[in-house]
Amino acid sequence: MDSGHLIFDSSSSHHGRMLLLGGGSPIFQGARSVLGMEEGANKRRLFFTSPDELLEEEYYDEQLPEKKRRLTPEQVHLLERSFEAENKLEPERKSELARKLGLQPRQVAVWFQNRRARWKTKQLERDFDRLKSSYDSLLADHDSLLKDNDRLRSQVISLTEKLQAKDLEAAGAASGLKPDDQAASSADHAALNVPQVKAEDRLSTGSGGSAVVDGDGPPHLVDSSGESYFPESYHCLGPVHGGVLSEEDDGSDEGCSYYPNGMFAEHHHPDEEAAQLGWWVWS
DNA sequence: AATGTACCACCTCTTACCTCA
DNA sequence: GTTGAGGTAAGAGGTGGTACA
Repeated sequence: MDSGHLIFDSSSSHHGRMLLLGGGSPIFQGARSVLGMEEGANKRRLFFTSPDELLEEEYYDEQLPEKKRRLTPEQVHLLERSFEAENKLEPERKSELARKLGLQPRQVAVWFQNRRARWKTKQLERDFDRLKSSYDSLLADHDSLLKDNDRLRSQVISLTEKLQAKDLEAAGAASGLKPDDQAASSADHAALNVPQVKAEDRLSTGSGGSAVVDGDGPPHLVDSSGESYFPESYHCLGPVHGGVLSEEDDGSDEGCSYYPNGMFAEHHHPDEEAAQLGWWVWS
């Protein structure tokens, strides 16, 4: 595989320049590139100076072939329509478009290239906005869950204290001890190293596998065996293949969402939210 | 079958210049 | 008149695919 083909440009040889022509490079016609921008700083490129000029057919006929021009609204309109139908350009379609528009096939190819780049930029912006709103929504959910967790936690503590007080009361009544003795009994209990049942343990006892959210630190789910559902840390690994922004992973367009309807096939995960979250991988 | 070469299409980044506020 | 931001046509250099010797 080569990376472009060296062709000596005799017209600019005094600059010691070599034209590096890839497959889609400017047509070499033994003269200064028709579409090139190598005219030199002393040569002004002609652009339209008024909207009327854009529509003047004569304008084009009068221009020297090497002048770069803006495309007319009509040309752009047809190119846009063609782009909407199919963003890739087969050689036949390129030639046909070039013929219809009175452009060089290379110009049509360049226009499509630039158009794809512009579309991709816009799509990246759209994807970013979508991911950001998804993130904001998840963040709000997370905050809300933390608040719920705090509220439930204090409820559990309060109820447990009440329960313990009742237990003591019942135990005291059964043994005929006076309330003062009950405190001493409780202290004895501690001295004998009898395990006190924690509120959380009461709550989870017999609930095999029920998850308890630990309010400290990052979201951390714990099952009955004490194993965390989520590991200590998680980090972004970048785009997941087949995900929303995965085009760059293999250099192909597969799995990308840059392009609309068919030619810009969107390959969304059945669960789009999950697919978006694919950016964030717990490991 | 494996390899090198030529060619092509495409991509990203950059440049030069226009347009307009 | 000047200036800076944004848009756009095209160049530059790179990659991957394909055909062919």
